[in-house]
Amino acid sequence: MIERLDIHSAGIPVLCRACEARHRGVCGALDPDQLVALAKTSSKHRVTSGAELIGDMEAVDGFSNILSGVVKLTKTLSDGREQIVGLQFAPDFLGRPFREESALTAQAATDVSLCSFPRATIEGMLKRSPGLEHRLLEQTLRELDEARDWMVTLGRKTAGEKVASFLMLIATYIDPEFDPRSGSAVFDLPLTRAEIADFLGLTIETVSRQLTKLKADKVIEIENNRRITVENIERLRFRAGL
Amino acid sequence: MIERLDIHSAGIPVLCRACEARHRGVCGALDPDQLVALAKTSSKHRVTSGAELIGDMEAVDGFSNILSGVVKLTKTLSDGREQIVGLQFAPDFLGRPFREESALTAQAATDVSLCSFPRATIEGMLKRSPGLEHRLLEQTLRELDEARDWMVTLGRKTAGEKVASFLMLIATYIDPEFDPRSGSAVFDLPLTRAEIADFLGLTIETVSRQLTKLKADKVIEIENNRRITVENIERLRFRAGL
DNA sequence: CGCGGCATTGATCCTGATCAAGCCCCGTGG
DNA sequence: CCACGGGGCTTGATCAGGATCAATGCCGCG
Repeated sequence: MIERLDIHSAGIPVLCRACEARHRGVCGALDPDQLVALAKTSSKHRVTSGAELIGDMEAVDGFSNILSGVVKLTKTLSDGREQIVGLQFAPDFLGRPFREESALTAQAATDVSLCSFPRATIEGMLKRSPGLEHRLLEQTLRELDEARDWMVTLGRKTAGEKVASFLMLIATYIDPEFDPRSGSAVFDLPLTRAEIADFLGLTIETVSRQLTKLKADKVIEIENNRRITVENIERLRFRAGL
Repeated sequence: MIERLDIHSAGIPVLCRACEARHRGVCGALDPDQLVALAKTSSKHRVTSGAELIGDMEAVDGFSNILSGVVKLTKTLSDGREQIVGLQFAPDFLGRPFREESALTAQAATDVSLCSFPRATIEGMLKRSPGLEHRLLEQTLRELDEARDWMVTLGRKTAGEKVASFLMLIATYIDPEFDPRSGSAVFDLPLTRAEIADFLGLTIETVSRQLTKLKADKVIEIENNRRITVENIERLRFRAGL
């Protein structure tokens, strides 16, 4: 394949060619010139599970696109109680323009690869490129919807429904070939039991019990504590409280 | 006062002159010409407590600025369990561009006055005026922060902390002369006990018991079931789990 | 006066938290 | 090869915070 003849790649930085963020993510709002400018100051890198991306220790300053992996956003009460307030998957945009992050920590839940840019680059582009801001608004609206859905789960669902809801959520984001009508899904949990508990407002023991109950009821299978198989997604959805 | 000489009002529609949304709300992003265009198709009106603004019954199509009053956003599970996922106060913007509202209902919690525009007007202006979209992004980011704060409350706080957190929230939004350092606040609850329960993921009885406990502990006073006086805000903040 | 909508209060129940072993899987070092 | 240890997970026993069920109180209003 001769790159210079490929109209779709014309003028697009090598760094960005295969990047999902260019299609579904915020970079989709940029024209080739802007991509080139952005690519000059951007860098790909990987971090391992547990690394802190935003928070007290600013491991990664500025902003990033998530290229792969799962990032968890947590809030901590002064006495140590924790709540995960969001999960981000590729190609989500990570970082908050126009505002110092509130008391929020972003941590890699799995190994994660990122494409990062300095704060100034993005903020400059936001000013000049309304399309970029529009994408950001769309992502923010989506996150707001997700946060509100989760508020219902936290406030009004039982432990069993919470765990089932969590599995539904992961299935839709993670299963490589998830097809809602296929009726089944297989995926690896990106979180430990303790993290799931922090996401659901439960304890580790309750999460464990509910998972074994789902297994006992043949709604899911569990391999190696991590790999989940859902035979019939509809049964799981039902257990999630619809 | 001779209006035409007032430079700040020059060319500004009468409808908008005194409107708070023009300062702190989304309309602040518009220049006088745009305000005029918007005012042509906008209309002020009031609705009474309980009216449904967005949802199955679209009482108000399009978008609105809240001029006064409190609007609650609720989600309902298929079996009837309800969760309030947000409260909106003047001069918040109400309505969701670029997307059919998810399964979300907006209802007047108190009597509310609104300034409404048809959907097409706003969407057109959003396309042409990046400043407007920027304001919208800012409000959305703020709502996202609030939603995430509330997730911590729902997932990790005790009933007592939840009720105290709710009072803190209302105090900061409602008390006409709330000053964080004054140390005290007086306000009317905009929600019934049942609504507070739906906001906090509790039952009506638990809300009632926690309120009487706060009263017994001299953290608050209650008049007429509605009017709350907080002598010492710091003590309340402490009860909210910091 | 009596009714209906909210709110408080009390008694009891039950879901999920807490406390406490013990297991499984793996990596490490003897 | 096995012993050891530790992290993550499961399982069991008990406890307790809120839910649920039920009665009663408080007002405003027709």
